[in-house]
Amino acid sequence: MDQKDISQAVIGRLPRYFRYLGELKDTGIERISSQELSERMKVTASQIRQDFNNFGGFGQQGYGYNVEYLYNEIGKILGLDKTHRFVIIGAGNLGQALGGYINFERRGFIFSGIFDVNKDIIGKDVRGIKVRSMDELDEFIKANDIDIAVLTLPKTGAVEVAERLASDGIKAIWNFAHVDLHLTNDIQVENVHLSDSLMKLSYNLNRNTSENDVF
Amino acid sequence: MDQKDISQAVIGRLPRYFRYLGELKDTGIERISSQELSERMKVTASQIRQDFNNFGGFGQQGYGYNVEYLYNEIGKILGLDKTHRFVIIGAGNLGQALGGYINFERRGFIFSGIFDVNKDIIGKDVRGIKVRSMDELDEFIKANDIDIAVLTLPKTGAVEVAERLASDGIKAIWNFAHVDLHLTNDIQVENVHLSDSLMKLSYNLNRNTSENDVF
DNA sequence: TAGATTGTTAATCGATTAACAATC
DNA sequence: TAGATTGTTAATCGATTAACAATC
Repeated sequence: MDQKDISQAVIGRLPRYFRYLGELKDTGIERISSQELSERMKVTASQIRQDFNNFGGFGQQGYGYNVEYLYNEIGKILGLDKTHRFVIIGAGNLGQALGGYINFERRGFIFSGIFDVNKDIIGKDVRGIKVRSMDELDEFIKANDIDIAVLTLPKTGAVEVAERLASDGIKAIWNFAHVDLHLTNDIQVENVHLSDSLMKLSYNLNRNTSENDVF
Repeated sequence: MDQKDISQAVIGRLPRYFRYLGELKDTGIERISSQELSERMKVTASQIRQDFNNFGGFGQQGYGYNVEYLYNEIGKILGLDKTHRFVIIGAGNLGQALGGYINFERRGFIFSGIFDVNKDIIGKDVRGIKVRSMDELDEFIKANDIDIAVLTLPKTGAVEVAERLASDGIKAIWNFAHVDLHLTNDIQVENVHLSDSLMKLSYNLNRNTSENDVF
């Protein structure tokens, strides 16, 4: 349970394993070898075995891996067996899009509140939840056992809001604002810088590199 | 101009350099040393110099780097001095959010069309552009010099659409659908798997790792 | 048991950091 | 010129791949 120091490179691959295993499971496939999985996923079998062995042995020599078992185990490692309540801060298009994305619920992420400063948006309904005023934020976080805050607001407000959230005791921030947040290490930050991603695409498009990442 | 084989790790850092340099420029700072920049960005000065030197020398010994010059050069490397026309496929919340994001235009990415299969959405206006039927897609791509397609549709349709786009001659796909696209190497694919990102956050949140990535 | 495939150690590769000579 | 700081080579570190003994 308390495996230490797994590299972020490994963690970053877990969701993709989880996705492939879920698909295999849905197709009714019961067992798979690292070799077979490596062909489907276009990674080396060696990497697959190394990755899984960071968390202890999930397989069986001579047999391979049981798909459903492995799927569940990776889900647990990712914390998907637990429930996480999140709020969205910034009810613009992106905030509303994320609030509306029902698949998060399936993984245990519960959309619990959405906030904005704009009076025209406050009171509007996003998948059954009314947009609240930012004035209610701190109290709401504390009263509703919120783990995760999703920042979908302009970068000008993001740093200040992140600090408020920190003092409200939030555990993790999913940051879509185009700014780096520097918080204490007990608050996890995951950045999604969409324009960075687009620039990367732009680079590769212009160079037309032939060696490109498979996933 | 034809620097070869720059690693994706380096490319992935360029947009962040670009952002910091843009901010420095806007604050009126004219020169910066790798040391100073490294402190602001929380990376090593050595990495900064190595990264820049992949593209030739942008600095001057004893002086450092000229902020505006470096900013412009990195912009050029990323292809931001060129214009790229893009279409969005899937006019749901996320598609509309990306269509509405005007900052892309500032970097040369021109929102040129948006498509959907849903009759209730077709004809709707997204930042001055009417949602078109998917029936018009192929002709539109060919007739309007479209470089990039943004896939914001359910994964069930994504693979098929990607293949259509490939035969229409698209150069790059920014893929938000939760599926891996396997296309020929002359088409660049950049994936933004939001749920993967959220799962990564979930892992780190549950482990509360102390060593976390700074950006 | 024999065959298959994992778990794990060892080898390789690539990326990051350190060091310093070149030079502005 | 002396000081500062790059550009670049060398050293280190970490991640990936290969190999194979363990074992189901």
